[in-house]
Amino acid sequence: MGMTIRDIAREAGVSTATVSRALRGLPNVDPVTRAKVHAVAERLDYVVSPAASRLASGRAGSIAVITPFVARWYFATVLSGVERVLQRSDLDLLLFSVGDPSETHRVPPHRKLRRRVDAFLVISLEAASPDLREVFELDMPVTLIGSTHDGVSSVAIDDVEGGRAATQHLINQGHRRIAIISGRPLPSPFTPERDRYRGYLDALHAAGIDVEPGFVTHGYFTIEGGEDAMTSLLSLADPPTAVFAISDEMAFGAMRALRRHGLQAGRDVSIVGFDGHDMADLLDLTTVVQPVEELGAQAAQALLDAVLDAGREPQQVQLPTQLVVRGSSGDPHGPRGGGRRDQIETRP
Amino acid sequence: MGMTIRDIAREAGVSTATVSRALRGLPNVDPVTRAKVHAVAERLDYVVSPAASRLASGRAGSIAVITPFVARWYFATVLSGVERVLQRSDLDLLLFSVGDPSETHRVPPHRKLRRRVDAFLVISLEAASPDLREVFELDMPVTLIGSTHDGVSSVAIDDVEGGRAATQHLINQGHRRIAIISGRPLPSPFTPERDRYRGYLDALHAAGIDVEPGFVTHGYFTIEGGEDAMTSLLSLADPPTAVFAISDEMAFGAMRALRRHGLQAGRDVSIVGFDGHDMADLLDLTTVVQPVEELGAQAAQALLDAVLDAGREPQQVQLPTQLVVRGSSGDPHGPRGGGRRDQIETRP
DNA sequence: TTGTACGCGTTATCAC
DNA sequence: GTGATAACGCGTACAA
Repeated sequence: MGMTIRDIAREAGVSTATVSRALRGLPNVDPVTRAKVHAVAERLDYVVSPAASRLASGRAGSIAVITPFVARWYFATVLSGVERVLQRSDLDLLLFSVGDPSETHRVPPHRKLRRRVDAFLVISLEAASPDLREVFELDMPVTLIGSTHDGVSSVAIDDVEGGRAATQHLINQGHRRIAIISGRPLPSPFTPERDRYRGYLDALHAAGIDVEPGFVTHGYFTIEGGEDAMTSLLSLADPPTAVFAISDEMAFGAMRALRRHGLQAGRDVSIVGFDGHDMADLLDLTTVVQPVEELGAQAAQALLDAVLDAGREPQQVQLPTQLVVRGSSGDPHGPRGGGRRDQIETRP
Repeated sequence: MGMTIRDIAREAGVSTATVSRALRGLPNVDPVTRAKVHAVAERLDYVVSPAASRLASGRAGSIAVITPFVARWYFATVLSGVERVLQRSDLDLLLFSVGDPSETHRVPPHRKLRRRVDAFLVISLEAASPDLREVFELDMPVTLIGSTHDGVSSVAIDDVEGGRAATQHLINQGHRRIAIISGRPLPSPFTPERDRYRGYLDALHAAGIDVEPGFVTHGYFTIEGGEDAMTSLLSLADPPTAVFAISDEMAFGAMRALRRHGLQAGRDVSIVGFDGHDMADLLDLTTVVQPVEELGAQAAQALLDAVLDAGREPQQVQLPTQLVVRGSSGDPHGPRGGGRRDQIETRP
């Protein structure tokens, strides 16, 4: 209680400077001295005051995680990976949601976080957004998760390849009328949706299939949005026989739309999702699995490195994805749930 | 950049003390002076150094959220509510996962968070756990979410009533052979699972139904656990006709077990879950919905009040739950998803 | 390897 | 209502 570094110094018979050095593991300390200091600190249950330490050192001692959502599966899972890594560091994890961009009265991240953090971890935000521009201008280490931007570190997947693999799988199943449920109306500056869409186009072109404009729909990454998109596809004069939803949640919505029309995914219309959501297995959804928690973990590690190693070059890491085939894309009479997994690994 | 309160003071022609008072909205400041200070601070884009402020004031300026999981639906949703409220305060949200208790090498929360936070928000942890005991001993404001403990503030639901409502619904449907999938083998010190189980017992007793020991199973709150529990129930000589799973995720697992046996929830076996998980609607699961995000929001607000108002009495808030009836508990041919909702509101 | 002493930027306590 | 100024507890040259 109310203990300071001086109490430890006195008790250990050394100076405060030595205590500081010993406790932080700096090199120039006699092992014996270090042990004694540690023993005293332990015995008195001493912990340094982060405020004083930060003030004196000039470091904030924490990193901010900026995310548009905290409760959605993808974001929560990324956050989980980040937390796991940061837990073992001595940096605090400050959670900062930028929430609904339409919300007024909100303080922009750069204003609220200035002088407060040492680095930023940004989950799935468009690097072009005004808020992020100002974060970049703080010129502190930044690592993007799930999206990329020139000159900025990032940990992401190969979205083009993922979109291509999903679409190619449907083509392999014999489909030629393949729709897509993307995020927002294109063109979007948001790399994942743009890239998955490009993968879709690439696969169709390679197979000599013309893209039908009415087959390009948008579900805004929500279950309801996916449901609406599927509903509108079903109302077409000549509906698609297969649908690639660029997120699992939209695929879930699409499956619900099918059920509402008395149809069944895999039998009447094939569905492929994207993410590897926990519930995909349960709903028997074929999907492009990405290592979501690992994205968060590696990004956190990269950021830790950048904080220690100021001036290191930005790294753009890409993690592999994997197509996991389930009942929603044909073969509805085969083994169910967790059954066959014709895994197609995409390149790292 | 590198700007201090002195720069603002000089530029505004006042003392640093006045700048400090003006910027923090303290009462004894002339409105004109305050306006001038604010204008200067705004113009120079000045933000106070939290480290210096915290050192001088003795306040940590942040609250810790302690949670066993960050990616699971319930926890992520609670966290979302917490974040929403804290965003508008000037306290930082420090995320701290206590993760797998079996994990070694982990620093206990009270050690890592001492002198670092002003208060604790604890999501669904047993107040009896050793880690929490030590947090209590720090004697700072603590608010429990989803569980209760004597003498500690909490925001939770009436779990007994929720369990009773779920079971009563199955009884009303004509079932008499009703099993339960609880969390861990009883007796558990964890209030929610203990109370939901008690509600189950209460409903059965009130209906004059004897509890069959073999019908009390455990799914450890996971999908797989729920699946295993259901599988073992199905292997009974005389299986139940209805099952109450005390979490939606275990109910999902139970539904999968049914499918694997060629059975269907709502037609062959009735299932009722607990939580109001996003996917419950999609999977047509009858469930006891609890206001999860609101739990987090109200707990955060209560904690903010406690931080400002030291010495206020602990409050135990209870939020209402609602039974939402869907296809998994009979009437499988009625309207699907979002269809009829025989809502039974339980007492706040 | 260790000690001394200054400074980090703000808040709070006094006077005025 | 406002201004000096002494803490707040630690990191870090610099000296020894």
